[in-house]
Amino acid sequence: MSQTSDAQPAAAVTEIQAGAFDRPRCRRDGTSACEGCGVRAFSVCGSLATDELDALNTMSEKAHFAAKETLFLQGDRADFVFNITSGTLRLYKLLPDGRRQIVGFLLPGDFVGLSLSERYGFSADAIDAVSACRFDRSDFVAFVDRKPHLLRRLHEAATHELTVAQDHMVLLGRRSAEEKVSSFLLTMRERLHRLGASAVTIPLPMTRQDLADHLGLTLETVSRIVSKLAREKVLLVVPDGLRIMNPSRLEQIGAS
Amino acid sequence: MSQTSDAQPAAAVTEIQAGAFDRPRCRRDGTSACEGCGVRAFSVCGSLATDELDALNTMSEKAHFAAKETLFLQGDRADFVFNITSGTLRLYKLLPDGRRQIVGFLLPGDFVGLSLSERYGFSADAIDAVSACRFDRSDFVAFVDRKPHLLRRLHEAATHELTVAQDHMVLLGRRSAEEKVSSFLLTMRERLHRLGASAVTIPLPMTRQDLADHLGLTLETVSRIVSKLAREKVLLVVPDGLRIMNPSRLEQIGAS
DNA sequence: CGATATGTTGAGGTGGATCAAGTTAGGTGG
DNA sequence: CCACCTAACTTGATCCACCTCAACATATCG
Repeated sequence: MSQTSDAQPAAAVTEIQAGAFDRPRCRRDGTSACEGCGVRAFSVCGSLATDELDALNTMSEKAHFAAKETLFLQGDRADFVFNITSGTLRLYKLLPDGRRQIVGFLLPGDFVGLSLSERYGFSADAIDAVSACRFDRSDFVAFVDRKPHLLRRLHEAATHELTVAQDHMVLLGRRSAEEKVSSFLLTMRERLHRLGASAVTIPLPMTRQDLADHLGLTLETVSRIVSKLAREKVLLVVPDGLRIMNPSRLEQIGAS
Repeated sequence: MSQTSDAQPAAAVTEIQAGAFDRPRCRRDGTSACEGCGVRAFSVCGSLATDELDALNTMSEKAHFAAKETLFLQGDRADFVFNITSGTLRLYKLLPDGRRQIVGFLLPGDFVGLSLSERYGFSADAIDAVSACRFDRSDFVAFVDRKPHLLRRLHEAATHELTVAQDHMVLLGRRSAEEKVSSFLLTMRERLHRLGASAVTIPLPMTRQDLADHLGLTLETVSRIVSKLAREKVLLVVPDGLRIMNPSRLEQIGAS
């Protein structure tokens, strides 16, 4: 683990989604707990009963990470698992020469550490300010082993991630640059929609380089495609995001 | 489901690995059961005790598929899950215009249906003759729900597949054609090695088109890269396979 | 033995990469 | 509050890795 950063002051927490995910949850002080958690409905903990939630609450600690902070590196001992409550993460793998593939972006409600294994299989950075429920991995594993219901939920989350990964393989292996960018935006829209967001303006806290490393392109190509779609009035470039002006055209290009 | 083909005559079953995986196992006739199964050590069922194995054995039926036969298509109702006992499968997704991405090749010991979900998330074809233990999905799910130990094993298999998928994203998104082919061969060697095979000659029952659709290339590019590596004495092209003549050079090109 | 699937190789084209400016937007210290 | 600095982004010019198209070779199988 690179660091654990509970010491972050409650500095301006920029949210990918305004308002909905910015309050601390899953505290151990008991005043506010998992019951009131805004992301529970989208999370693996959503399967638990009240008494189980209390037990989980006791095990959890709120962690905060500043933008660009590294949560852990591939190969680190996996001391913790996390449930993201606000902000955006990039998960990535590096080749020895520095080439990077971002295997996914995490949003509120997403879980880090599905594999429950000894070491992290990828690296993770906060893109903007991130808050998360943090659990000691061995405590969490012990808890899971007593709750088949929770294991079942973790398994469902893992197989869902596997499907998402397979869809991304199609994108990386068989789609053009314009299709990649369009398809990515539609995927983000869908994810944000599930989180209750408007899904017309897609907030993009990540850089063009991040997008490129996720889509198997260069940052210049991403920039060019975005410019082209903006020129064609399919998108409107707004600060830290894109507004979808012509959804049906975007779906026509990016549909799978 | 496209078909279920128990009616396959015991025709010449070409094995990807000679001898080791060609006898029928997991029968319901009781004479020979999961206990003697050659792939059990590599499979999700490897976690079960003898009495549990017997229960599983009762639920299973041996299924055979001829080369090029389709087991199921993406979107089909997932009536069955399978444990492969011999042969090779391709799992793939199609885009509306026919472009194909092969998300994985399955070998003996691999499990199909990890997600336990209502519908298949990809299509599956037998490449050569395939034998498998077939389970009714709802029976299998009910069994899993009574055996947290087995669920845990399925979860481990799913998260392993997720890691494999993420590694493949790196390959598809960030590696050159020569690196893709080399890395693929090293991956196959490793998998065959774990199955107890010699791992010097890599049997390749799949076509160049299959390889291309797995690696995000065209069949011509795959052919050219293989020819180039053969010309450089890194590989030797043999019927339905490749012999690795210079492993360290291959690792130098394909290492991650 | 012809027919069809599969594989190899060559010639030429192109989508996206690379290289190179120049622009914009924050962030910081004076 | 402004001047500077740096990170992020955009756009243009050129290049090249891989694709496309085409011809031919080889293998398999009714």
